[in-house]
Amino acid sequence: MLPKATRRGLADEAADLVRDAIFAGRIAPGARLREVNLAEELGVSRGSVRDGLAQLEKEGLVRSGWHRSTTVIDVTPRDVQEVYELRAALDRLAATTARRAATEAGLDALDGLIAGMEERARDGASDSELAAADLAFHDQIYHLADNDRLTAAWHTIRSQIRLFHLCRIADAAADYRARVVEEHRKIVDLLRGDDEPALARYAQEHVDIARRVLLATMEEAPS
Amino acid sequence: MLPKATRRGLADEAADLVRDAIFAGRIAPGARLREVNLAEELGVSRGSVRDGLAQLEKEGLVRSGWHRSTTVIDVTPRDVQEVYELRAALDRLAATTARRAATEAGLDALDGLIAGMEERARDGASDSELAAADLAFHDQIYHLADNDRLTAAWHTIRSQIRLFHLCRIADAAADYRARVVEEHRKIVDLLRGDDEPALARYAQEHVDIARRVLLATMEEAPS
DNA sequence: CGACCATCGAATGTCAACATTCGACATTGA
DNA sequence: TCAATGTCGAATGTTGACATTCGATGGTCG
Repeated sequence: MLPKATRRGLADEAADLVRDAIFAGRIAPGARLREVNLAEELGVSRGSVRDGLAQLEKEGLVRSGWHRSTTVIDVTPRDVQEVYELRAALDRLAATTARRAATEAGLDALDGLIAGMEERARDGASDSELAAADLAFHDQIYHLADNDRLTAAWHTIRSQIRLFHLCRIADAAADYRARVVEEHRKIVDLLRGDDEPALARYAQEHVDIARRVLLATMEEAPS
Repeated sequence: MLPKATRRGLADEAADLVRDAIFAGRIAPGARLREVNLAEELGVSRGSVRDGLAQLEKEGLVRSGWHRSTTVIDVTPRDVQEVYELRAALDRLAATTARRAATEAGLDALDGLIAGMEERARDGASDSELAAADLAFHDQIYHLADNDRLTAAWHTIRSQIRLFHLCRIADAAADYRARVVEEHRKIVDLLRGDDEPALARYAQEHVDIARRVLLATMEEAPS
């Protein structure tokens, strides 16, 4: 499968740039994004910046109102609760649908992703890399489910989840590193099996575990 | 509670106008929406139309690509399958969350909505009115769940569901009219009860029934 | 006769200037 | 001193003109 090579506009480019800046920590949660500033900084027109910010709003990374600056979302316990509750429902549907529709090649791809994940966990890759591998694994499950609307819903919270990962504290990361491979391997096992209720249950539990760990770190160190 | 009196821009206005035109049947599924035409017809600039169409795309009512006209979505069996599968998962989460968080006043509001629904079903209101009452009922459940991300996900398929309703054939409408009150009343009963698994199951079943009826009418008369 | 390619028209992407609106600061009065 | 209000600056909403791209049409070559 070749990379998409899809023709994109400046708006998408601007959205990518701003998104990366947020994930790199160069733009903090809660910061205000002024269209004029970004337009000048990125070297594109305000219209393009505007469209790009609209895309980021679709991803839930920023919020905006009438004649009010768009701001990067805050990361509060409530936000985490909301996103992970929704994610549990989506992951459950994605997993059960993928189990019925998946081909052998598709499941093998999941094995490959887990292998890469294991390698990174052992070699001491950065937390960010590990989190990216985690997301890539779930991306593949959504891809196997082959439901455009479901994938779109996933994309409306995917970026927020990635942002949450940036707030993880060190000890939580160690805990995460110890479990991540095992948990994902269990998902693949269930995808290959016949017990759909068990798969549905575990897909939700996988998310619930992540939610609880994340909320615990936030209460310990409320930044 | 006063009406919001929220200040809106021309883009939102344009989005509302186009959305209504689609629901009124003045713009058919699959039709191409040219920015220049709409701008002239609505008396606003192309930029505003552009933003409005972006909003409709967020609702899944239209699709667009790079340098390609945005088009109203088609209603194929696959679209129905995708949307209703996702809706089942969302409704399940909304119902179970609402059961835990709902106040007595909130549940009473549901009773009121059902009463209005029953009245309309008896007095021979139009299918469109009945469908609107149906959506209003589920809107209230999402409101009770009090999860902004979940509500946002609901809004990305709500308009599509309304569009699907327009394709319903007469005999399916009769069937729908006979069951609609009973089914929704059962949901409220379960919301007031203690059996969460039963509520989760029935919230999904309620959607599955609608999906099957709709798909059956589409196979009989594939427009 | 079929397939490939250049050309053209129409529609979208981009831009910079103008109009409108919000939030904050200073001012005034009790 | 505090609260209400008028004023001002800065940022967003809106607009029309310009640049770019897609799809079709027609022609040419194998």
